[in-house]
Amino acid sequence: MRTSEIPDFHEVDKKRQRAWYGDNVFKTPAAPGAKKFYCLDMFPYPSGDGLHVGHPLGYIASDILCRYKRMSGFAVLHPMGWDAFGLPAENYAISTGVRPEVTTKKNCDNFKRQMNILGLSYDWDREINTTSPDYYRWTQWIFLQLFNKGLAYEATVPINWCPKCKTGLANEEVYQGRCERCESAIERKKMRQWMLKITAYADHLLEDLEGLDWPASTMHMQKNWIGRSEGAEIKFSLNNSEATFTVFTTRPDTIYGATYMVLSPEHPSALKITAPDRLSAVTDYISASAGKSDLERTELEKDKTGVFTGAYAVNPLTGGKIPVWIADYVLMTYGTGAIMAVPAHDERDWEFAKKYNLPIIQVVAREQGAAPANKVFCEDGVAVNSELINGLRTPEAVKKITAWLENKGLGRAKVNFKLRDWVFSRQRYWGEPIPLVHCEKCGTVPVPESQLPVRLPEVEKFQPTGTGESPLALVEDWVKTECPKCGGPGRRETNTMPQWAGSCWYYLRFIDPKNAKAFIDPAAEKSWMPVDLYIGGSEHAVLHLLYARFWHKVLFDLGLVSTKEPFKKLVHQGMLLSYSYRDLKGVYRGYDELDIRESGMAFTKDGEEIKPVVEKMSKSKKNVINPDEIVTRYGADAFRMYEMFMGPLEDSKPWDMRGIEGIHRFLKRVWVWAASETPEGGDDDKALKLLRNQTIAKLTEDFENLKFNTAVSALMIYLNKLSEKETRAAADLEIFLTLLHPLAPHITDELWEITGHKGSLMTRAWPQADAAVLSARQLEIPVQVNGKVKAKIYSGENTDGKTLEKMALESAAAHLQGKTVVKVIVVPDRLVSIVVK
RNA sequence: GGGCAAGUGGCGGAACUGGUAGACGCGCAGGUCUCAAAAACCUGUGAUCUCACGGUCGUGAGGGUUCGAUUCCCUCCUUGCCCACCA
Repeated sequence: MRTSEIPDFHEVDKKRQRAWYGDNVFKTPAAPGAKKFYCLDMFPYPSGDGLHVGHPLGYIASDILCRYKRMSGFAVLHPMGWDAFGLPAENYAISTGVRPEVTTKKNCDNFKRQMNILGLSYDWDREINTTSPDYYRWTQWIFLQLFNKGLAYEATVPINWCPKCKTGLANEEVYQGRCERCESAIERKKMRQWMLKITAYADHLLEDLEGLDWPASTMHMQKNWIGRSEGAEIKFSLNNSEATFTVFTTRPDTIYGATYMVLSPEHPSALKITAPDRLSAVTDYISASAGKSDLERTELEKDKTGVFTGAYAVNPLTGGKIPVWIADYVLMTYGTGAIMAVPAHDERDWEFAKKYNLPIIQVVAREQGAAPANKVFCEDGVAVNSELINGLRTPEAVKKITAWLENKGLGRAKVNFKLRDWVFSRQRYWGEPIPLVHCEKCGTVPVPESQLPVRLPEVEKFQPTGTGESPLALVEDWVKTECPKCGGPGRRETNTMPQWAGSCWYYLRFIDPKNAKAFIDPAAEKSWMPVDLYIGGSEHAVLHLLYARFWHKVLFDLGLVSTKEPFKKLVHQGMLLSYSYRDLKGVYRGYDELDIRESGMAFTKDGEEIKPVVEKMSKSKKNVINPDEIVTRYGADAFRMYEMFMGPLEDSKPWDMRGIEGIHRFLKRVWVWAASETPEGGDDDKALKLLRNQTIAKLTEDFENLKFNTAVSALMIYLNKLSEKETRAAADLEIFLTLLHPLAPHITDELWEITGHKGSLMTRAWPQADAAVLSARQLEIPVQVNGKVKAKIYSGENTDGKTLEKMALESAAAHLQGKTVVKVIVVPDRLVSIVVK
């Protein structure tokens, strides 16, 4: 049957999807060989709300690229799975009693359905789920590798505690002093925790960023988070006791300007060094700051407080007495928890010194002999008032002082990092159990590999205990076990792993998802790694992307993976925004409660007029667009293409219903053009032949660079030209449908069949542009006179400059009358610029 | 406060390495078809002056380099994101 009558595109979708998924045409080739392409989407947490139109943006982009790569002869690995441990399912269980695995299953099925109606070409044979015991068995196994290497340790330290989620959090999960998830103010709580020694990899994590094809901003964020800084540790003694303490500074050259010292309130020596008559003041200050949350401490940022201890340190260079203070602007978690304060050359110290009337001594000048500064000067300069280093530029001064201190045994060069060890345990139910047993005799003993996985027990109560213990602690018959070492009584570790654990290595499991003997087969790992392209949101810039790199490097050092880095190229898709409406009372109104006009203005039932605001899509703003409805109405291809046509993949941009209408119109025109009975045309139209080859070249380039918006527009230009003609060349039909296929796979496959072809276009080779046709084109070269285009000349490619100049002068002759040509600039193949007087 | 990114028609956006600014789409206007409407198709569409030919202005603002600047440099403004006492 051949008809140009336009079908219901959603019905076409269903028909093509039955064929694809039925035959599993997306199955990953067994042995990838040299031309492999591992394209990974960040796997989602399957929430109960399902996908909104913003989620698939990255999935569509990667899908287009995978289809294009398959057509270009690559073996493609394009998998999908579920990062399904986490709080929402557990909180849902607390309020309803429905077990998390039940909700998780339901949500995964819904996500998968929503992905499949878009025609995403995942190899579902490789689907994984982090909550499946077959999967988390190996998450636990990798944890044990870290444990055995000494990279996992127990510590009782003050951690970030979220009072609402009732669990400890990693530093990376705290956003501006608040819980990243629920926005509660974070409290400090001293608890026994499992920690991972990510700091042991600080250097590698920093250095290896260099070789990656990642967005610069993401690399910056990781660099800042790791926060390497070079300086020195300097030991100070006190004038009234034997005690000493050490400070860290990046500017040892300013030591002559150190007019006071500060210890953090948590510093272990704080009370020890305090003079008896200052004890009560100091004690009060310490307990006051202990009661403050981090949020309170930072909110009072500008107003620094502190208390004098009555003790004096000795400046090792001058022998001078320096008062020692306690102040909470010095953090115990960085450096040594103590500083030498140099108010003349540090803004914070300057502020503090002004407030407490402490002396300010300038020891660095911008230039030799510059007038004394009356404000803080933090840049490099020349040392002054500093006997040993006077006249030296800052870098030399730093070196000399450090060497002098080292010589005397009073200090050493030191590199410090902002990165802290990873608080890895959570006091919650729905996570991987940490596979360890506590035994009175043997201490902490790893669960033997043969006994993995340590399964999550079924419980009645999911409610966090709030005591700092996980709900698992209440499951006495699960907790009670045998010590794997001595056989005596043991108790299981009841903390669980954080949400990030499963995603630290999932990209490896996709390569060998069903392996029951190992987390991955080494040969398979070698053949697919690294991930060639990783697409996902930028919100993971310092969470998942740092944690996964850390685990990967540990596995690399253990000889278990072959690459230093897991993700070669990284791209962040932008956020989809949409129009939201808020009435005079500030209440968000949904689209169904409003009368929305063409202009975008809306009216409530009471006649109140509301202007739209472009905002992030969210349920609370009632501006969520559901992809299911769009797909039912316009078909998956229009949806896919519109999302790509909206703008650059990385940009945030607003969803506009009128935009998708335009794409729908385009696809209908494609249908009419391809499906109509049109006389077969010859292939002698030179202009068309050129355009055809230009389009091939453009699409190839754009796909390689993930510039899908301009790829779509190139196809529109091609179709506009094709539609003008009374005839249709076979070459155009085939090439147009082939080029369009990655973007609109359903309609193109259907048209392929209707026009008498067999099989899916996906199995067809990607076309090659004919270089001879491209270079044989006539160029239109503008001729400028004093910067304005006055004429055009036409020539073939690579015409020599002299000829072009001559042609240009002739063509612009009318504009040169009575003037003197001062200069002629010829840019071959581009333009000729004539300067006249 | 610091760092990064970005500001182009009524709107989303395009523009190679400094070389015809506004591709493509939306919207809008006019037209064809229709009893009418929708759909579809055709034409036009940065501002401004001009009957017209054509000219002038124009990529957040102001300067600079250049034959030529959305693109490079300086100053400033605005927006977004990230970090936020890291010594």
